[in-house]
Amino acid sequence: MATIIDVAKLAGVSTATVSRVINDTGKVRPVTRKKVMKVVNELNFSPNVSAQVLQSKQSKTIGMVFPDASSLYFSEIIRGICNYVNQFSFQIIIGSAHDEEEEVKTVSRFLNGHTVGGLVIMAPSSQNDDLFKLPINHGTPVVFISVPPVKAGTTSVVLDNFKMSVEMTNHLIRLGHRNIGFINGSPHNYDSQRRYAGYLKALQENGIEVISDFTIDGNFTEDSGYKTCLKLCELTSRPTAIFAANDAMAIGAIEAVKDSGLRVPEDIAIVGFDDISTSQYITPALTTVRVPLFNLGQVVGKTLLQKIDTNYENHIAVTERIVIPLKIIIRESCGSQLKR
Amino acid sequence: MATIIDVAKLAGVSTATVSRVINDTGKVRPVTRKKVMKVVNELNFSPNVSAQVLQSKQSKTIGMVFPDASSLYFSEIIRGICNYVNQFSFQIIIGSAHDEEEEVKTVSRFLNGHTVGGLVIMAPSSQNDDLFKLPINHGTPVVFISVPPVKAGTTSVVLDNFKMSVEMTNHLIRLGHRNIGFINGSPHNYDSQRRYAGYLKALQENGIEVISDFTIDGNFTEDSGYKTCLKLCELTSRPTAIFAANDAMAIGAIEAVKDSGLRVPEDIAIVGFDDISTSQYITPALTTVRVPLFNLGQVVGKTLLQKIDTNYENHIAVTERIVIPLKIIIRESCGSQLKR
DNA sequence: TATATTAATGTAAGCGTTTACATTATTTAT
DNA sequence: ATAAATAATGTAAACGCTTACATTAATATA
Repeated sequence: MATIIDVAKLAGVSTATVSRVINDTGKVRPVTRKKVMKVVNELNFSPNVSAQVLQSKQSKTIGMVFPDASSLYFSEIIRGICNYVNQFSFQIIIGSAHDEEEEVKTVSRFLNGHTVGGLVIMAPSSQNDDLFKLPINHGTPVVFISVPPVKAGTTSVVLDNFKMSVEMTNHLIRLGHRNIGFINGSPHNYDSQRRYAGYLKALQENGIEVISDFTIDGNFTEDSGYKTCLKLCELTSRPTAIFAANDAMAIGAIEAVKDSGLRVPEDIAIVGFDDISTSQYITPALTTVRVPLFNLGQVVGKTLLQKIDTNYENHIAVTERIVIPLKIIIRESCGSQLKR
Repeated sequence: MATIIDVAKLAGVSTATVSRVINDTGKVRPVTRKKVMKVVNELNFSPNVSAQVLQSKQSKTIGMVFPDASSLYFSEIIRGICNYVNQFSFQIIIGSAHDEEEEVKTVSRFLNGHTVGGLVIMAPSSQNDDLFKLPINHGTPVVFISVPPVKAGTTSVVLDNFKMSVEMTNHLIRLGHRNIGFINGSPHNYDSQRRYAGYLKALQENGIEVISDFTIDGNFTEDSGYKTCLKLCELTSRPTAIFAANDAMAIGAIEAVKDSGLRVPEDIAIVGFDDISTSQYITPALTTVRVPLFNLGQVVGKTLLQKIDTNYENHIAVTERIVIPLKIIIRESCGSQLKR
């Protein structure tokens, strides 16, 4: 494999000049540039990335760490990030983690190894402060996905969960529902918390009393949606509508309602959140909130690259919070069409 | 950030000894090891990966390159690979590509940059020989996913498409169908080709004449399944069953049959391939072949790591072909239950 | 106890770049 | 034509690590 020295020799210049040519830094006469490029092509040379990173301390790799649980969303988000950062010849390196502890470990491995020039951390349920402190102390640019607003120096991209949840609940209320159940995701999950908060807010705004029996904790899986919904159905005075914090649980809930001998949406309306691909095919088709994951990824990529760039110049840490707008998708499971 | 020199100084040993301790290579007295580890922990030291790779020429990163089109499958496969290789502290770096040309570029970037110790290439439709030659010439271990059997030195992991396709077609035939349509994926796609070959084989074995009008090319998207199926439905003597090369097209096909005023499976039975998550929820639930993507990823990871390992010792290139077994999932869309 | 053997540690070169600084070539001003 | 200013190129150190080889310490052998 050819090195920069080989190129320099063959082109009759110094390695410095070759470096200047391939990186387009510093002045070099057009004729020299041409001479060098010729040899570069002849030898099919491309620089050893490790050597570059070691010397320049600037890596064009961005680390993406996310919990195993997010695997459903992860593919599209990654595609979005890739799509954006590839334009600037940045690469993505993946660190998946089973739990929080592992997530922190992965982050510090990336950091200490000096492998990454930036970090994307998805940790919607993280309780661990280290996750936030580590990269910030280290001075590595990082953008978080779906985390609570935190101390200065943190940049995050989040979904407009609260607002859409209010709207969705209002939609249900407008349809005449007053007894609305809510199936929560994991208790510590930030997305889930905001969605719940929105539900509560809408009830309150409409002067509807919150019935504690109507809120029940799931864990984002279809199965948990099924089980919790079964309980809701068995209540002596059961809700006439159920809002699940994500589509997977909503789908489980639909099955549960059916298995309880009731109909969706006639007896119980069901709505979800995410708009996963299955939602449009299930019977009845699920009313839900579309989350543009690919787009989210692009925004994350763009934001991170900006941080990396400004980082080169001034190390001022700016707190930024970018909110991704979402869209309600009305289908059949909410019973809209019945009422019209 | 602490370097190995800092550790060495503080521990009162040479960098060589520190290196031996952290890499567990060479002999070092237990007391020295303890002394060194203490400092390592105190300083929260971990080695600079770039420096390690530069010096040792052995990277613990594996490059994964795949076409944009595979994004549906990619997430689970990656998870599987990660799951396996993480055990050995290997990482994954992603290179997605819009087209073949870009895929080749990505591969050579990985190769030339010396960033990766191994490569996973998913190129089910690739016509480009470079994709195969490049890494092999470069001497970098590589495993391919879903590629035709090729020249010596290639290791590949493939699905048992042919066999399952024969079985699925036989299932349809056993159900009494003699006029079976086939919706193909992209013409150059290897998975698709094998699935088609299996279909043909089953027809032939059962002495059923192949009607050319019954085979039609889609491109793996739901939309293409819809459109092609519409054509099949309009045929004067239309098939009584349709085998789609993947589930997305099968789902499109189901919609098309419904929109043609026909019933699935009564008028036309439909089966697919992949078992994507939607398949069980669509009405009627789709009969299909389950493809264990996570498991596929694990096998790929294991195979690659083996290649990397043996590579250190002997550079003998072995041709290997690993076939992942699949399983037929009978649901409603094939009409099994009708006949019983 | 002296010597041979083996184990543990240290020394320093080198991996392939980038870049501050030094040098040389070219252009501009006088 | 000469000096001053500027542009282009070169030199060599440094980035943080691994490892062949040299050296020293510990142990076994006679």
